[in-house]
Amino acid sequence: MGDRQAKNALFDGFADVAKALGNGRRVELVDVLAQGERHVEELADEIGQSVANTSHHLQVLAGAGLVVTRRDGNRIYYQLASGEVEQLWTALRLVARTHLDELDELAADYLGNRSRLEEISRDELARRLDDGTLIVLDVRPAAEYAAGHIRGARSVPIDQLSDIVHGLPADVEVVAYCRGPYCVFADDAVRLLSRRRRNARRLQDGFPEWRTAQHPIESVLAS
Amino acid sequence: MGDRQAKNALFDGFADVAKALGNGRRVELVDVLAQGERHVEELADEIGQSVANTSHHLQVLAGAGLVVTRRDGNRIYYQLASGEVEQLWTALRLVARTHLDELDELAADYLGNRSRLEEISRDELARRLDDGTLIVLDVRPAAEYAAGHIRGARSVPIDQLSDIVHGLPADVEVVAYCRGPYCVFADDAVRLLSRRRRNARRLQDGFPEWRTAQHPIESVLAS
DNA sequence: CTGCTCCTCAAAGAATCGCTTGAATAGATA
DNA sequence: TATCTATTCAAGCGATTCTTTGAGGAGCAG
Repeated sequence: MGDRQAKNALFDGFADVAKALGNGRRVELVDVLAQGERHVEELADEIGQSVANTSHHLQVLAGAGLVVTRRDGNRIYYQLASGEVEQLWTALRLVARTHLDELDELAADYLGNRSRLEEISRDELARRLDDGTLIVLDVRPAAEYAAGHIRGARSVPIDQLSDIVHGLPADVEVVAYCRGPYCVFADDAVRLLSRRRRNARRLQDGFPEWRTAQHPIESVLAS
Repeated sequence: MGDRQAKNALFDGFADVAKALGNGRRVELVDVLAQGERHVEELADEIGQSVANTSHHLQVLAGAGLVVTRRDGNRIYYQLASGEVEQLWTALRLVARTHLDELDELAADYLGNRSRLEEISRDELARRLDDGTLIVLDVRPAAEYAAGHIRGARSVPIDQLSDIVHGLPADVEVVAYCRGPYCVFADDAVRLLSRRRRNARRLQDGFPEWRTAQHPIESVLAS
């Protein structure tokens, strides 16, 4: 008991989990999977990698116990192993943001200037969800909406938004949400809506954080 | 905004933090530093590595923003950058334990059989701290006791315990604590005390968790 | 069965990481 | 100023890791 070799092996075990998150593409996979289960081809598309490489990254995540699989026909669906994995991703994000000097810069490069984007807090949205005074738009890909969304939200993937803007009542406030604090879909939606003279705000963070806060959700039932 | 290259760079930034924890020796360093600040030579000794190699690992941790330094005379003291880093380590530990199949095995190899070690919860210890019905022993190295310990605890580094057992009142319960759930010092202490017919228990987890739970602590004031 | 789709596996080159060694640096001391 | 100590830097190797390519299963449809 307590010898150096066994101690090394134990802490190498912890390090193996961290290593699984030690690649940007895998972190992206975790961020996407925090929205709900997806199959390999979709995931490959999301992270801009080949299917083979994406599969390989998913094997690494599975090897560290971060994701689990389910087969449906000849599709294999991946999802996060548990809420604890989501917490780990949240903790990682928080540390990176607080302590990694370059991160603000990288985030600004990717997200652009957010200073003119208004945000609505989870609590305020939760209070006004049934008011009828606002419309909630889920601007993530349809598969993520299907896997789970804010109660009463309407699915409008970001690339379809401009087609339906004219159909939105002009006098109602619009709230857009997406994957989380480092997702651009809701930003793009608010910018587009603002250009069209709509009163639009972005929900604080994204869907996973809303779910974690125990606010009401619903999902499209599997057939 | 939102292009693939910037997105890669951003998520690579998150991955950099995870990479810093992607080595068992660095995880050990974080575990030790969660107890309080230490200098390089002590740390090298703790993780069983050369001073140069330890320094290198500390640079990696510092580069990811996980640790910060302070100079005092010609010593440089390292400490965790914040409580958020501790939370990240806790989240990592939790995921590894829940989802990595081999981890239980590795932990058993290092910790030995804990089934006969009795534990006392933080809450119970907190309630009885001023009772006078128990003695609390901090069996970590003296430097960690100095950096902070449970209020009223007595410092007895594990390798000095056998020398002082006979001085402990025979009719009082003893509680030993150390660094956390994967630390053997308190286990060894309880085993040794039990062999000497003392009524001894191990505190649930360790000092960092006690501190996080906002229970009373104190530290040896620096001169 | 055969063909098809989706996904995984295996191999290989390029890049990165980890540990060791020996030299260099910064600050303290005198 | 020179000297001492604690720490970091730099170079080099062996071992991993990442990505691409092409081949190899598993399940479904006909």
